[in-house]
Amino acid sequence: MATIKDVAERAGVAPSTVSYVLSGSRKISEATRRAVQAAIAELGYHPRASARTLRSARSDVLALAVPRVPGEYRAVDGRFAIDVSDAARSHGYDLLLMTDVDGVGGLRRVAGSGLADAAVLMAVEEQDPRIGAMRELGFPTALLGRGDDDSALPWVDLDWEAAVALALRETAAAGHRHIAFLASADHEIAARRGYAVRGLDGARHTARESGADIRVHHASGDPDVLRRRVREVLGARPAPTALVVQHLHRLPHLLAEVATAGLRVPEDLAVVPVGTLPDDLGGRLLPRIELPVAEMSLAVVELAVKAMAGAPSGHRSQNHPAPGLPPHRLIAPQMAPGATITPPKRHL
Amino acid sequence: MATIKDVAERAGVAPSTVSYVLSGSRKISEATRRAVQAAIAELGYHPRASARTLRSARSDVLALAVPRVPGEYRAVDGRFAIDVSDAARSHGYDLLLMTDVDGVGGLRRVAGSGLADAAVLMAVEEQDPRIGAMRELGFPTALLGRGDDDSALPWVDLDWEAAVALALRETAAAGHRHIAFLASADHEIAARRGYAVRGLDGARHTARESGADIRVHHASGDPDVLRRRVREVLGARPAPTALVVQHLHRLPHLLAEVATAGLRVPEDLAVVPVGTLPDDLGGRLLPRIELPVAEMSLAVVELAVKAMAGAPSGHRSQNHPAPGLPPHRLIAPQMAPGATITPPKRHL
DNA sequence: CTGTTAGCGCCTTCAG
DNA sequence: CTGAAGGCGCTAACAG
Repeated sequence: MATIKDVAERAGVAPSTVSYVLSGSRKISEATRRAVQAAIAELGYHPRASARTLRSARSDVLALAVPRVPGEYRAVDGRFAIDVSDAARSHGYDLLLMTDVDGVGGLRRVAGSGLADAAVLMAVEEQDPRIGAMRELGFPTALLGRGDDDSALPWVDLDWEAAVALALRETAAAGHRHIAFLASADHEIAARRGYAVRGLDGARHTARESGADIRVHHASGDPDVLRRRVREVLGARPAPTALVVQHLHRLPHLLAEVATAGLRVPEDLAVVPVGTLPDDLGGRLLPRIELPVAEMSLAVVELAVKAMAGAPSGHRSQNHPAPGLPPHRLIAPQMAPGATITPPKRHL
Repeated sequence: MATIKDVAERAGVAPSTVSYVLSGSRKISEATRRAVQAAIAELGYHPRASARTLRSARSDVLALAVPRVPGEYRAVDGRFAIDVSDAARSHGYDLLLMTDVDGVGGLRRVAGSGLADAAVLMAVEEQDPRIGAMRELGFPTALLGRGDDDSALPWVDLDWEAAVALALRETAAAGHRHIAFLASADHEIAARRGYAVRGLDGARHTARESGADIRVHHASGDPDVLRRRVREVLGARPAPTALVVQHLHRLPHLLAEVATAGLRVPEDLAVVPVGTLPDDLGGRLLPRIELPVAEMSLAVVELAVKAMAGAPSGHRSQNHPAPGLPPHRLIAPQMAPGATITPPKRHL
């Protein structure tokens, strides 16, 4: 492994000169620069990241904490991992994936060892212990998914309230008068997850403001319970002509259940999912609101990078603990282009 | 940020003693050890990864190169990213995600800078330029997906030939006499991708050996072409009673097409996908052969770690360029438990 | 415009 | 059983 010294020798200059050629932080004569560049190329020299990091106290690495439930895998996590990595690279950072089941352990290690300069926390729950830990460490952190607003950490999220409201309004605008909304699952609502609570809020106020008959139903984590509820929803009279769905975990099962009930989509029942993964149509070109994964990833990396500015070197900034609220980015929902909501049949 | 020196001072010992307590590479008296441990806890000391790496030339980081097609996302990539991260942690390594579109650039950077000790390359294509680059660098590398066998790099893969053969045999054993096999897409076969070629081989020899009438069809990357072919397959006479599918990219679309043709699954047509993601049923509990993601991830990390043994420090081992073939792991396929293949209806 | 030097934090010989 | 010292590779302050 060639070092900066080898390069210097070969180019007949001092090591620091090589360093300056690399960093450009000093004027270097054209001749010297070329000699150095040549030596670098010939030796295949690459600066050692560890030496740079030791000296500069910056690793140029971001940690992404992926929440894990043992034995479970959520497609959205993998998707975000890739997109956040892209976003990080576009800001000059590499991405370290933290998939520990026990969320704080790995983060502590990575933060404490200086392996990463900042962290992105995915799918934050209310009262997430990782938030407190990161704040305590004074480690620059941004949240993917709105946490407790008191967390005072920067966050980015889709505006779930607006998303559900938009889906319902568009459905009503397509002419539907009897609309069912399938919210998040009981346990998510009980845990007061942000998207769950806000989605419900969006549905409730749209129900009041729109002229349509909007019925709100909770989903369930139990497949059998969910199936039963879906049957009830579909069997209600007057029958809904449209189904707006926030609980996507088993969307394909839900569609199968709809088919079993003898209903065709979208002729008999318009189905409008909210928060799908981009381009993941589950086999159908449904009118939908997609989770803006790329946009969220870019935004959260930007917030994480900015969070570093406040906490340089020892990342323990006594400076700006909270000049007001932390920065955040609430992303406005959009109907995915291409698909439109089929109006209800005139006569039942 | 506390250093080893601070700890030493607080514990009233020399810095080296602290180091020895940490590494355990020397006998330390119980009293001293406890004093040191206490100081460590009180100061919240964490060794700096960069300093360790600089000294030891080991970063304890693995790089995972995820292949990218701009603007496309394959669910399997995210899934492997998470599982490889888990596997890496279980071996004491952190995982760095490399998602550069231009595969070799990022790898060169990470290898050259010593950011990672070894690399795992996902979804290798024949003639993958990354393979040559890694070999040239002498960088310890393992492949996820069998590359060119001449690549002389360790690899792990599902035995696709056996997988397709198994799916077809089981389907025949369930009583099906007219079976259609939907292979990989034209372009994958033309590119001689390992899984595509080997899947075809498995289908061909099973077609010869089994008593059933097995027709092999290629899929297509073009949705319209694919739809047309599927219609042809389903419309052939005598009509197939079972469809074994290796081309999973649009499995939901395919199922929708089957439904459009008026065929119920599995009563009219048994569908048996090969190489699905674990627990990703696309809404159906189909009999299937899953891609053993966890097992493959564990195996590939083990191979990457072993590859390091041959190439310590400067990772340019003149030693074992190829003592025979590189180590590898060809994983035997298994039918996923729980679902059985529905026999064909007796009379058409 | 370029060279010399000290030190980032850690580990590991070597000396006591 | 413990301490002192050097160096991993790089950069930035300090000379020239």
